Amino acid sequence: MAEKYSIGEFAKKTGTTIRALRYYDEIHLLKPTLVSPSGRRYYSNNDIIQLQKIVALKFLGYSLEKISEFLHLKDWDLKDSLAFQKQEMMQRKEHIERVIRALDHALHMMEDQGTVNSSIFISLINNIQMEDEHKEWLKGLIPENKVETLYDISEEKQQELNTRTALLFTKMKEAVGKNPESDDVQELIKQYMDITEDVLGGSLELIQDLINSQVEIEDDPKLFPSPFTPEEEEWVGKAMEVYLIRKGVIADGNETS
Amino acid sequence: MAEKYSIGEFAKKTGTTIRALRYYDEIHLLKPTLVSPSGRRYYSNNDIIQLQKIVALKFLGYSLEKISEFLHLKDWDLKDSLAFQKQEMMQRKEHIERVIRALDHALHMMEDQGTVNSSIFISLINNIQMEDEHKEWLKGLIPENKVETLYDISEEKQQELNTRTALLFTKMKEAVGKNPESDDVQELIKQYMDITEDVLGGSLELIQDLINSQVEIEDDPKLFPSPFTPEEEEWVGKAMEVYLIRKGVIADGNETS
DNA sequence: CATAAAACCTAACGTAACGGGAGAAGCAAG
DNA sequence: CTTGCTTCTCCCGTTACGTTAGGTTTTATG
Repeated sequence: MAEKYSIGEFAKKTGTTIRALRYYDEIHLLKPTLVSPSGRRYYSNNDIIQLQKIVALKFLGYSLEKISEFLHLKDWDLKDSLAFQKQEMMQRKEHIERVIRALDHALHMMEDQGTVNSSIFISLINNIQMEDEHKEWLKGLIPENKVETLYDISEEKQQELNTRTALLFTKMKEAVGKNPESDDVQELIKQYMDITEDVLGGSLELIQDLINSQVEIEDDPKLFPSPFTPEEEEWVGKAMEVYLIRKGVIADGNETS
Repeated sequence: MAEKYSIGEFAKKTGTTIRALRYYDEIHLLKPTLVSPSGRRYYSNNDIIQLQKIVALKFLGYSLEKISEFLHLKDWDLKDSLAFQKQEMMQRKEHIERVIRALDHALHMMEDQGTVNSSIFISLINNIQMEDEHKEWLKGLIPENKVETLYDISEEKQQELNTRTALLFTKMKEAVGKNPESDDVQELIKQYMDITEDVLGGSLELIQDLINSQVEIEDDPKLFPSPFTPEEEEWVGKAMEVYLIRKGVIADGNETS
């Protein structure tokens, strides 16, 4: 009943380590019942109970400091604290889920294409990481409900879009330097527009709205890291211009008035 | 194009902190393009790209050391690493989900009963924390498929069982010291047996098997922290004995042969 | 051009919860 | 008495920075 355990026995019995027990002693979280004149620690059955409390609260995600408070105040008014702790854990869970989603997208892309340009990879990850911020940003440009419908598409669809976009960007990067007016370059641009239309659900007004406000996007690398280098971007810009002029969406700056 | 940013500008542009940038410099993760004679750091657009890679990989859960390797080896054979990372993250997610489940049970109990004895609380948490270990342990006693059916019950049912058990244990703790043969004590024991039967699905053989092997349980506090103190446990043992004798399940040690 | 204000620098300690090692001392058995 | 096991007390290392402290440089302004 009044058993005494050396620190080694106690550690084995409770599944902790000697070092942890000494640490708990040091921070006054769990002191051994008895310390011999030579400094050896001896624990009792009572200490087992205390340690179990510590282990349980640690499992729930509390810091040793918080646990110290709980055990010392002896008040056990966990209720509020538990609810708070749950909120915390839910947030962590959401974060991890987002990370997993990003990893899934990346893996899907890799499987589909073997290897991937790092800049494209980065901007894909960023899209997921910054999803909420992007939404907020978009809400400053177009009505809120439209933003929600934009983002309300299935995971598979998103993966497919991302993979298609990545593949296309890869091709575009390879084509940099070619004549922007050539047929194959214009075909790439067309594919890009197709994807964009697909995303926006074919509503051309949105495209127009976005194009008009696009001036601001470029130089906010923390919100929108570009998958293209400045040179690439310039080239893409030219090709895009040609495309839009041919489509008659914008005016030809070279035409004689 | 060949813009130079002071560390402050750069931090703002990229959404990091000055301290972090200095740290990245220190660990050779991201060195500024230019350092003035007086020691001031100046970053270029190229550094923005590098930093974005770092941020993206950090989001995916990699340590700065790993990131350093990736960026230095320039190999970008992420594929395997991504899959591994996903496994890691899935594990973390599972862990967190278990914690949340434990928190839910605890909260449910608190709501139902206002306050709860700490020992009971601990053993509830432990039940969830050690679920897998308990399963393994049980599989050493009864057939594996029976173990699985035992644990294959809905979350609500489990919460209800836990809450009922907790309430019952509380009452039992209050009754400690009373005559084990009295009607109200025996009623408590009966309720306990009802719950046990409920859990085991009424299969009495299992109960018998478990009772026979129960000798081992008691002194493994790391696997089964008891919600009762030794004295309480002894009292419960007596009451249980009376109950089982009256039921005729075990023999009366006092009866004259 | 002088000075004040803003930005920047290095150096160093603090964080959470121990892990691990060095070197010394206690303790039971042969 | 010696051997071998256990335990003891320092003390450094871990991660990714945050946070002073105290000094220098750059920029803005009068």
